[in-house]
Amino acid sequence: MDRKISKEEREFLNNYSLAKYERPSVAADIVVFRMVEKDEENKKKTRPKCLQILLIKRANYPFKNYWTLPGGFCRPDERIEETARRELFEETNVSGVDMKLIGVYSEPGRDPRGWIISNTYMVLVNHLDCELRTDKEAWEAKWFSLDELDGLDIGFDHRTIIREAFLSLKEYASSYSNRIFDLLPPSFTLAELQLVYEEILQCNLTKQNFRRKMMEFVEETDEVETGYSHRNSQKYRRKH
Amino acid sequence: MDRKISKEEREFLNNYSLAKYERPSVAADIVVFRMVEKDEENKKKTRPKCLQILLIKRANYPFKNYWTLPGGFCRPDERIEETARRELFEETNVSGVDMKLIGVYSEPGRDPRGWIISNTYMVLVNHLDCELRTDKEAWEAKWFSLDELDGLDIGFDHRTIIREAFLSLKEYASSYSNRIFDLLPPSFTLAELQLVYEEILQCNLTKQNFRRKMMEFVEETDEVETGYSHRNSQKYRRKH
DNA sequence: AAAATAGTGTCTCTTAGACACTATAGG
DNA sequence: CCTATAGTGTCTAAGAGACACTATTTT
Repeated sequence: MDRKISKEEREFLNNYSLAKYERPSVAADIVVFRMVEKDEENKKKTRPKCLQILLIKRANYPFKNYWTLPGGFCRPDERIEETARRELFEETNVSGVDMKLIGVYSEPGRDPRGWIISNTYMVLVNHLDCELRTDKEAWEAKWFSLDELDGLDIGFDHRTIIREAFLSLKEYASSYSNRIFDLLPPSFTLAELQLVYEEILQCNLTKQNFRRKMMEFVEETDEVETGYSHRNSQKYRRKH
Repeated sequence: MDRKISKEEREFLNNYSLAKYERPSVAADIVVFRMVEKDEENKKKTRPKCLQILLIKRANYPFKNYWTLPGGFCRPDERIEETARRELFEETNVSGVDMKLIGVYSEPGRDPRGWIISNTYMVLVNHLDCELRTDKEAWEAKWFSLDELDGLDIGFDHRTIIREAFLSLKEYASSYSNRIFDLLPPSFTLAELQLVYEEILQCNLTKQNFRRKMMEFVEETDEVETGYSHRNSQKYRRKH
C-alpha cells in the first residue's frame, strides 16, 4: 500500500463523497461462552459442567425487556474485532482472549431501527476471570445455560446467531482446537477437561481414549488436586 | 420475530434516527477461482491444471489501472451474499454456485475513499460456465494464475485477501469438501480430479490412495474418455 | 512390441474405540 | 475393609501412506 498518489488522484478523492450512497450501521455482537460447575455444593465427586452464555436485558426500544447479545456499533477508527473487544471488556472486564468471527447477519429488516448489519464474534472465557459490571443502571447482564434459552424472550435474530455460535463451538471441540482451553483455568485435571468436552459435544467419551488424545496438547504441572475420597489427580496445563 | 409492537415502541422507532452515528459503506468483494488446462495444445497426455482468479482493472481512482477483486456496494434491500451473487453474475454470467464468506476487512484507512468495510466471499466456478462480459468499456476483466500476481499492481488490501482466500481453498481440499467439485465439469476422470487437488494442495498424491478416498464422494457415469494412446478412462460424477 | 496411462492388490503403520485392569485417597 | 475416582495396558478395527503389480489403448 506504499503508493504515490498523483495530483489528479488527490483531486478525485477530495471531490469523492460516499454520502451519495445509502449506508448501513455496522455492529459487532458477541456470543460469550463460559463453563461453570453445575452444583456448587457437591464436594464429593467430580462435578458436571454447565455451558452458559452472556445476555443483556435491553432497557430501550426496540425489544425493550428482551434479552440480546452484548454488542455495539463500530466506530470509524477501529476494526470490527476491536469493537467486539471493547464491548467484551465493558461487560465482563475480560481482555486478551481470542475472538473468532462466526458470521455476518445482513438480512433486510432484521433490526426495526433500520439497516443494521451485525458481525458476530464468538469468545470463550474462563468464568474465574469474569466480573460482570453491576455499576450500570442502563441494563442487566446475566449468564444463561443453553437449556434456559427456550423460554426466554430473545430479541432480534439473536436466537439464530446463538444457535450458529454453538455449532461453531462444537466444531472447535470436535477438532480439538486449542481454544477450548480458554474455558478453563490455567491448570486443570484431565477429568475436568473431559467434562468440558462432554458438555459441549453432548456425549460421553471414554476416559483412556480421551486422555491419550489430549496428551498431545497438555503437559503436567507440579500441582495435584487433593481432598476427595479417592486417589489425587494430577493437574495439567496446555502446551506452549 | 412475530412480535407485537406497542404504540410506545412505534413512537420510539419513528423518532429514532441512525443518522446520529457515523456509518461505513459496506462492500462485497469476490475471489473467483477457476481451474484451466495449462497447455491447450498438448493432446497426448493428461494436462496439468492451473488455478486462476478473476481480477478487474480499475478505470477510476483510487487505484486507477490497478487490478482489484470484483465487487460492489451493498444495497439496503439485499443481504451481503446477494450483493456478491449479483456482482458475480454481472462479471461472469455464473449463478447458482455456493458462496462462502472468508473474511471481513475493516482496517481503518484500507480504502482512501473513506470508511469502507469489505465482506469477502470465495466462489469456485467451472471454467466452461464462465463468460466474461466484454461489452463494458468501464473496465477490463482478466484471469490470472497465482504466480502471475507477484509482478502485478494490486489495489487496496486485495493481495492480502487473495492470500487468505487461497488458504481457505487449501483447507477445502485438505478436508475433501464437496465444493471442490464446483471447479470441474459435471463428469470427469479421476486423474483429472487428482490434478485439481494437486494444483490446490501444491503436492503430489499417490494414485491408489487418492482413488480409494474419492470413491466415497463420486460415482461412475456411463461415459469414458477415449482417444489417448493408452487405456480409456472411466468418467465419474459427484455423488447426490 | 513399445509407450503411456488406467486401474488394482496388498503390506505396513498409525489412530480410534472398547474395555478391563491396577492404584490410591478418605471413611 | 469399602467406595469412588485416578490412571494404565492392550486388543481390535479402520484409515492412510507406500509401492508394485496388471490392463488396455494408440503408435
